[in-house]
Amino acid sequence: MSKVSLRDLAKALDVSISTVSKALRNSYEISAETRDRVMEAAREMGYHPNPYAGSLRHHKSKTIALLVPELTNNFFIQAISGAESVAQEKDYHILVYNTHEQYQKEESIIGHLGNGRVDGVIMSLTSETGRYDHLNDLIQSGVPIVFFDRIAHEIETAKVTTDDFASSFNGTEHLIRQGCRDIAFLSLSDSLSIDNKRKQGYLEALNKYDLNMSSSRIIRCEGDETKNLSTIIELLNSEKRPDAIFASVEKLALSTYNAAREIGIRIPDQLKVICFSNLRTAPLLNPSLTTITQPAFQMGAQAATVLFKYLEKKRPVIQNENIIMKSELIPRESTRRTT
Amino acid sequence: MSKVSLRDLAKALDVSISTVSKALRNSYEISAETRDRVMEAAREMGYHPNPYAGSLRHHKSKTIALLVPELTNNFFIQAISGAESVAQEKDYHILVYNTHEQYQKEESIIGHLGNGRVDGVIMSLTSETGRYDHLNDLIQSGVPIVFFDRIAHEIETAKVTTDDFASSFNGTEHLIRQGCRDIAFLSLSDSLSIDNKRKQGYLEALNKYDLNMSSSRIIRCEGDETKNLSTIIELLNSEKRPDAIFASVEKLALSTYNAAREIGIRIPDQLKVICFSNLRTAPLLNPSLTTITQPAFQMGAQAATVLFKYLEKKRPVIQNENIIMKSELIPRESTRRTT
DNA sequence: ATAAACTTCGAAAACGTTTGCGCTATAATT
DNA sequence: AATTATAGCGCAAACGTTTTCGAAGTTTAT
Repeated sequence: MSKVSLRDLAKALDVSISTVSKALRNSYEISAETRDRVMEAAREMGYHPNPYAGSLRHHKSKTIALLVPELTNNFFIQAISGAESVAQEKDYHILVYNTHEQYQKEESIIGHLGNGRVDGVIMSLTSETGRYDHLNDLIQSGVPIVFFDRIAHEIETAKVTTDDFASSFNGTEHLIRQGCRDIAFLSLSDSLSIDNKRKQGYLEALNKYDLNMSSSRIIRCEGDETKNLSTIIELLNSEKRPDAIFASVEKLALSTYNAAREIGIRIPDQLKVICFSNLRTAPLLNPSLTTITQPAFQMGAQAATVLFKYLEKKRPVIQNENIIMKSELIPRESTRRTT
Repeated sequence: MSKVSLRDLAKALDVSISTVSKALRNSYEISAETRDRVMEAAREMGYHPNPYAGSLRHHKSKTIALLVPELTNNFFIQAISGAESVAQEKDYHILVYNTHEQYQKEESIIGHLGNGRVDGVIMSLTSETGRYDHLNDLIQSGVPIVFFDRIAHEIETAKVTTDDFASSFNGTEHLIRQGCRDIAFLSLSDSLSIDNKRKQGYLEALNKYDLNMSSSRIIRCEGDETKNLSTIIELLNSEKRPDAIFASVEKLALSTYNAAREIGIRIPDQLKVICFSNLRTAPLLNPSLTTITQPAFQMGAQAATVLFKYLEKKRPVIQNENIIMKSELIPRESTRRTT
C-alpha cells in the first residue's frame, strides 16, 4: 500500500535507519551481506525515497524550471522538448510555466522559484518584460538562469540565441531579389531582444539596396489574434500596399495568410511572405511558406546542457556566454518570383 | 543575497521561530502588532518559505505531474496548456514528462513519482502500454491519476475523453456521402483505447452503408515518420488504391499529404483525406484539410479540474467517472465532393 | 481576594532523509 | 598478551517547516 520509509525498512530488518540509508547508497561502511539484505527488502517493500527530504538536506532539488511566454507555439514547444530530453537523461525534473506574455506573471512565477524549489531556470522573456529586478534577485539568491531566444542582454549569464540579425538580413535580401521593393516588417514588441535584432537586419538589408526606409513600414502587432488580423487587413487594403511582408514571428505570418485570403490578395503574385517559423506544415500550406527556421530543439537542449554543466559545480555562478546557433532560410512558394 | 529562513527572521526580530511561522500564516495566536512586524521584516529580508520543508510536514507538494506520449504534438500541447492554466490558478506546479511513446519510459517515470513528489498525475498512455501494474501501484501508494484521451479502461478513476466512436462514425459517413467507397483507415496502435474506438466507428459506418469491410483496409502505421511515409506511398501505389484515407491521428494525415504530393496524386480529386487533428493551419493547407477537432485545451483543463477537486479532500481516492466531450467535424477542401 | 478564562508566545516534536562521529567487536600487529 | 587497526553498525544532529501543548502574564468573573 502506501508510503514506505527508511524507518519502516529499518524496523522490518531490525537494523538502524542510518544503516539502511547507507546500505542503499552503497556505503563502504556496510557489509556486503547486510547491503544485499537491505536492497532486497527495499525492492520487495517497494521503497522509494522521499525526494523532498533529500532536497531539504542537500539544498538540491534535481529540478529545473522552464518559463516560456507561450505554450501553444511550435518554436517553444520544440525547445521544451529539447530541454526535456537532456533533463531526462540527467535524471532531472522539469517544471513548466507559461507566462502568457505577461510581465506580471513572469515576476510572480519567478518569485515562487526561490528558496530551493528549483536548482536552475531556463527561460525566454515575455514581450512585456522591460525590467529585470526579479531575475537578478533570483540569481542573487543562488538560482542560475539560462536564457534562450528572448534574452536579457543586461544580465550576465549564458544565453542561447540564433543569428537573428544575419537571418533577417538574408530573408529581406531574399525578398528583394525576388523583386520586392516595398517590404513591411511585422513586429511583435519593441522591448524584445530578438525583435530588435530582426528589425535591424531588415533595415540593414533595405539600406544595402537603397530602398525606401520610411519607418512606417514597421508595423507593431502586439495585440491578440483578431486585433492583429485587422491591423494586417488594414495594411493590405491601404493605398500603397506593400509587395511583401516579413513576419517576425510565425503567428503573424498565419494572420497574414488569413488576411490575404479574406480580402482576396494572391500570394505570391500580389504579396510575398516570409517569416521566422518552426511550422511543420510550412511546405504543405497554400502556398507553401518560405521560412527562416530556428533549430528550436537544439536550442532547448543546448540551454539545458549549459545549465547542467554549471549545476554540477559546487557554487553555480554562470559566466557570461553567448551561444549563437544558425537558422536556416528555406525558400518556398510564398516568395516565388513573379513577373 | 541568499536564502533567508524562519530562523533568520526569528533571530532578527528576537522572537521564536514558531511565532514567526504563525505570524506569517496569520494565526489568531499572534498579536496584530507582532504579526505586522514579522510581515514587514519578511518582505524586507525577502523571505520565501522553502517549499520542500512544508511538503515534508504536510505530505503535500502542491505539484502534479503531466505525462504525454509526445510533446511536439498540437493536441497534447493544447491539453498541457489547459491543465497549466487551471494549475496556475490553484497555485499548483506542473512537472512535465515526455514518455516518447515508450512503455519503458512511462514505467520508469511513474516509478519516480511515488513517495510524495507529486500529489497527483494527469496522463495519456503510450501506444505501447498494455499492462498497468505501474499505474495501479502508484494509485495504491496514494497518488491519484486522471487520464485523458488515451485512457486505461481497466483502472477505476476519472477519465476525460471525446466521443471517439461517434466522431469517427460521422467522419466516415462524411466521406461516404462525398462519394467514397473504398476508405482506408490509418491506425496507430492496437492497444490504444482511442484507436480502437475510432476503428469501431469507422467499421460501423462502413457497415451501415454496406461497404466492403475487408479488414485489409486498416493500415497499421506505428513506425517512425519515414517508415509511415513509405507505407502510405505503397498503399497509394497499390493496384486498387483507396479513394479516401481516414487518419486516426494528425501526423498520419500529414504523411498522407506528403505521400500524395510525392507520387502526384491529387487531393481531393483522386483521394479524399480526413483526420483527427488540432492543427491550426488546417484551413491554410493545400488543399485545406477536413478535420475532426478535439477540444484539447478544455480536456486538459477539465482533467486538472477533476484532479484538484479530489486533491482538496483528505484522502483522495478518485471514483470511476467518464467525462466525454464533443469533437467537431470541420469539412474542408480535402473531402470536397468531386465528379 | 481568589479563581477562572483568555491572550500571547516559546519549546519541542515531527516529516524522511543524510552523515559525522562514536562505539563495539574482531582481526592484525607488535 | 597487550596494543592498535579495522570493519560494521547505531546515535543524533541537521535541513526548514508546522503544530501541539504548555507557560507565562493579563484580564474578567466570582
